[in-house]
Amino acid sequence: MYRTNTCGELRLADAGKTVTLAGWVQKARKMGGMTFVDIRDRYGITQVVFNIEHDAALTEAANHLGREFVIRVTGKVSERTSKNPSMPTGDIEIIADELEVLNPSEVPPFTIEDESDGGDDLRMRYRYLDLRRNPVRRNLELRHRMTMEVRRYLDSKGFLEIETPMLVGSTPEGARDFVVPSRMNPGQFYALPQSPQTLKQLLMVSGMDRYFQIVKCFRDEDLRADRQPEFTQIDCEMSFIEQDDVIELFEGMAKHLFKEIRGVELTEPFIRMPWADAMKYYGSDKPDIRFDMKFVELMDIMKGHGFGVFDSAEYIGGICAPGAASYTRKQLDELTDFVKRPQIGAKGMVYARVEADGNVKSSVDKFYSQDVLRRMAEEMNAKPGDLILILSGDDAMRTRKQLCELRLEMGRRLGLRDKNKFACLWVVDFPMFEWSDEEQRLMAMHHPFTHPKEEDIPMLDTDPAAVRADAYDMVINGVEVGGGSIRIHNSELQAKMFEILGFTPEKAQEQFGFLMNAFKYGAPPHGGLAYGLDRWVSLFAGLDSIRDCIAFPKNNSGRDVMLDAPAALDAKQLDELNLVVDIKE
RNA sequence: GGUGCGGUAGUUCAGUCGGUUAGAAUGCCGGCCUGUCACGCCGGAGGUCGCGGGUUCGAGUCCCGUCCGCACCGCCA
Repeated sequence: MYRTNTCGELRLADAGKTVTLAGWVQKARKMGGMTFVDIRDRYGITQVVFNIEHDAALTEAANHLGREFVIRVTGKVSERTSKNPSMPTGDIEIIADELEVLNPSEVPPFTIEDESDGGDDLRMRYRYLDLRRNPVRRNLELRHRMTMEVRRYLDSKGFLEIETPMLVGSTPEGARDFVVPSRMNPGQFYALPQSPQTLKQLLMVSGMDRYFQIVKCFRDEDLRADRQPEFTQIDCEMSFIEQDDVIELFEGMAKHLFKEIRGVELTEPFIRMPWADAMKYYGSDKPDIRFDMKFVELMDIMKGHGFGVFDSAEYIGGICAPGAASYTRKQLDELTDFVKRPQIGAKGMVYARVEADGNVKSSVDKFYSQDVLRRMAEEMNAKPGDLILILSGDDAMRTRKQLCELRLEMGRRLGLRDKNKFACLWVVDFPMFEWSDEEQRLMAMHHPFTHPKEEDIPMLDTDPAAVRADAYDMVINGVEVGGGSIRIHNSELQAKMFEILGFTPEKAQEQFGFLMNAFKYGAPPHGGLAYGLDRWVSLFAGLDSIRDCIAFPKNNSGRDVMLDAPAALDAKQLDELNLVVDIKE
């Protein structure tokens, strides 16, 4: 037997046993006549003690161990004279009788400890060392437990896990595709799937009824802390269902995960917020509702009193920050600077404090009577001690987005965005289309296979921009953790959608003919959803970036700094693929 | 494509108004140490200040360019 135990499992009850452990040297502490060596594996750390009186040669050998050497130690488990209550194995130690260096190690470029001294770049370059650290390893363990629970839940609901191909055809709609040249088909390319969307719909046509897959998806777009070019979705599709069925089943899955993984019992149904309300009250399609601070529109009260900025505004809206009336001038200036940052783009900010006597003291007192200000405060449901922050602008949607950023910043400053608190909701009734300035046409907001709301279908001809979709997103703490829709299962309606999206019938046939043809052979009504696994794991782990729950992530520029990929191909390979590289200046 | 911040010892960082030999902590190496567990004590080695150019008597410090990293905007059906 290579080892009898792991480095995390021995306890006082094991005292007296002779054991063999194998692992990495965490640290050696030389005391002169004796040397303590902490040996580490995935399961924990166990202290090994070498004593010159017990075995002088062995102790000498132990004195030459370096960090991260791989060793095997045999010895007797014994109770420690001075215990270490901070470690699970802290009651015992191994009195070494044998020591074998299985592999020496160079000095690692950063310390393999919970609080490493390594920076992000270095840790990514030596990711295999970074993964030895507890915090990162724990994230991967959490990820494993979550995928196991997902499989358990979906299996219990009758879902089949079916794999779909990674080499598929490119689709122009949506994100940019990663493409793969085909050697056997010169000049032709596969694309890596942005999602298995159309394939899972075909599985519904096939009668698979309930499908899921924990699957890599690929999008060639710029990265963010919460966005990687390859990421994992829990992709699901069901037949013979309505929107409520899908929402109920996957809300159940969310609750299952909360219970099994976080030990949180969510009993109430999740709020279902129409997209229009989310935009009106939070300025976002993924509102963080851990705290209230809803927008209140103030056009009627604040417009037309001689304050030029407001008088010319198309939107005036405020939020009420509870208990923040004590904010100093400096803090208010910081907030003003915050909203004026180029990424946010507000011109300025108006504030008003509600004082103890109910008087309202604002930055625009000279334009407004106390009466108007009090009415404003009342409209906002502001209490003495509260701070009101108001933004205005000539583009209502843009101003709401600015106010959204301000709201989130205030929530952060007031400590209302607790990582251990979870607020879940569904955002429903998304618009079917949104206008693209770049393309000068309507684009599908979700995707072109989304079913319009039944009652809005007549408007497809008259006012397509007003048509709502049977589409839904799950949002937790302001993070979009998943989304889906009821799909079109009728080839005529699907053809109409392509028409509205500006596809010629020929183009639609060329790109999506396979799907519309399939729909001619008895497609069941169907719909589904995809959860973003990386986001779920980082939410549960309290991470700021999804990178730390991915074993080998890409950096900000989409590079794998450990593998040094992507990289150029050599001439022979290019030739075989019939490719010529022509880099533009 | 754009904006902001950063790049100095193996590592994490400090470095004042442009001025003497570029520092600290940690890690590393050597020595001492028999109950440590952030061991302790003594000593030592370790620098292309990302790279290129410019201003200046003089640049880690100022300017321009460039590369790299991070965050964000655009983008992400």
